[in-house]
Amino acid sequence: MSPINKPTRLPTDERQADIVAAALRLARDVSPGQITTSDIAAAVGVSQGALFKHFASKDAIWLATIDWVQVQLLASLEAAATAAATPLAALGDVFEAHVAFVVAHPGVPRLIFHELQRPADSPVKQVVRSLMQAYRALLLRLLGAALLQGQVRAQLDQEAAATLFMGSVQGLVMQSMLSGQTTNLPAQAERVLTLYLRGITEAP
Amino acid sequence: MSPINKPTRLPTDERQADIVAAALRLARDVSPGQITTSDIAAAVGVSQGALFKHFASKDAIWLATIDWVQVQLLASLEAAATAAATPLAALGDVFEAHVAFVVAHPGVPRLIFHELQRPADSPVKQVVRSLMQAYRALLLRLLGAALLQGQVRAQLDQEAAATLFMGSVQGLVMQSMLSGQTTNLPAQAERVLTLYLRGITEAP
DNA sequence: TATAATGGTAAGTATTCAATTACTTACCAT
DNA sequence: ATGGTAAGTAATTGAATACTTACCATTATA
Repeated sequence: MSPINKPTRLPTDERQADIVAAALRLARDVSPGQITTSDIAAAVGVSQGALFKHFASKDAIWLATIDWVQVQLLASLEAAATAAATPLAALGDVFEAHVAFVVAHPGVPRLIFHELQRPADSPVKQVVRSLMQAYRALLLRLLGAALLQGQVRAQLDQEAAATLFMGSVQGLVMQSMLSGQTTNLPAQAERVLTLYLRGITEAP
Repeated sequence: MSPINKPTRLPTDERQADIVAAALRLARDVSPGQITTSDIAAAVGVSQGALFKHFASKDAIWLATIDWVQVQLLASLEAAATAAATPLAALGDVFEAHVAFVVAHPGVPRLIFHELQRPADSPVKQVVRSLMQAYRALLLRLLGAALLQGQVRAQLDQEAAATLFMGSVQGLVMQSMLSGQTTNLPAQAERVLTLYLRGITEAP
């Protein structure tokens, strides 16, 4: 009666994507540290041993997952930044894009918070670090452009502005992790963004 | 040659404090999830089994640890808040006190980031949540007072201002976790604080 | 169409680690 | 002195869990 044919067998690259998606999905509700290979396998719908046909180790799964996040998030942020009319508008759109990404992939904060705790030399943490650096570079680019166009104060501390920007999102995300839901995240985000922009723009 | 007599035997309350201190010390370098009871016991200087003379379970150790953090941090923030001359000065002092606390206890961010990931009903997470709520209440109190004294804009979105405040610290802490050192945290903090205050105060 | 490679399962193995157990030792009030 | 309690140790247990192995089925290709 089930017209859906069950394609139990998939080429490695597709299965890898499956596994990464399942891992990220699981991270919505549970800390990555608690997620076992059995959990991931069950979420994918294969046996536990099957995972190791596609990844050399559990760590390799998380590495691929954080890598996916990095690529997707940065692409999303870049898209938002370049589409905007002015640098200041771009900052706002990047903010929104980031929040939207978290809402669409609620496992991401858990994942990043978790991977942040690894030893400094861990490959996974390298990816997190490079993600943060690229993010910060993007912000500094926009802030610099805004400065040139006179959209922000001339004396603006751009480094601090970038830190505050990233912190604002972090604060919002942490609140949502405490409450356990992301429903009113976008609304909250807009209010915080308004306040942030007031801090960096020219006084009227 | 060592005149310090080693009191291998301690009353439970003192030993408990020892264990909590050791756990927090270990959390400076390693994620709490990776810290084993053997690690903690070794850091204290007792056998692994001895821990269970003083705590019913490993979780109870972390619960006591986060509880200690909550009490100490809130006391430190409250002290900073009440000592200041004006509400706005109080906000700045609270910011500084928080940063100073993190510098003094570098394991705290790791601990909180880790405990934040627990299931919602976990007792440990309850403590984290109550800590955050008390923190937020303190901020709203100061913001309200600042408003009454005309130190901030009358139209200020106080909820958003509180979120942004906590986010600012979070962002700073995350940066220091990525770099792995807290040396220039206070300097960075001051710059971010300046920017924050500009966002909430009356335009000149 | 035979065959090699690939993706799958089920049943292992080795290891780690929280918690327990059986026993010992220090402290302290009677 | 002495007996009870609190605090310690060393060894063990049992449950998880990452990874491996032996085997089977499907797919692709020569």
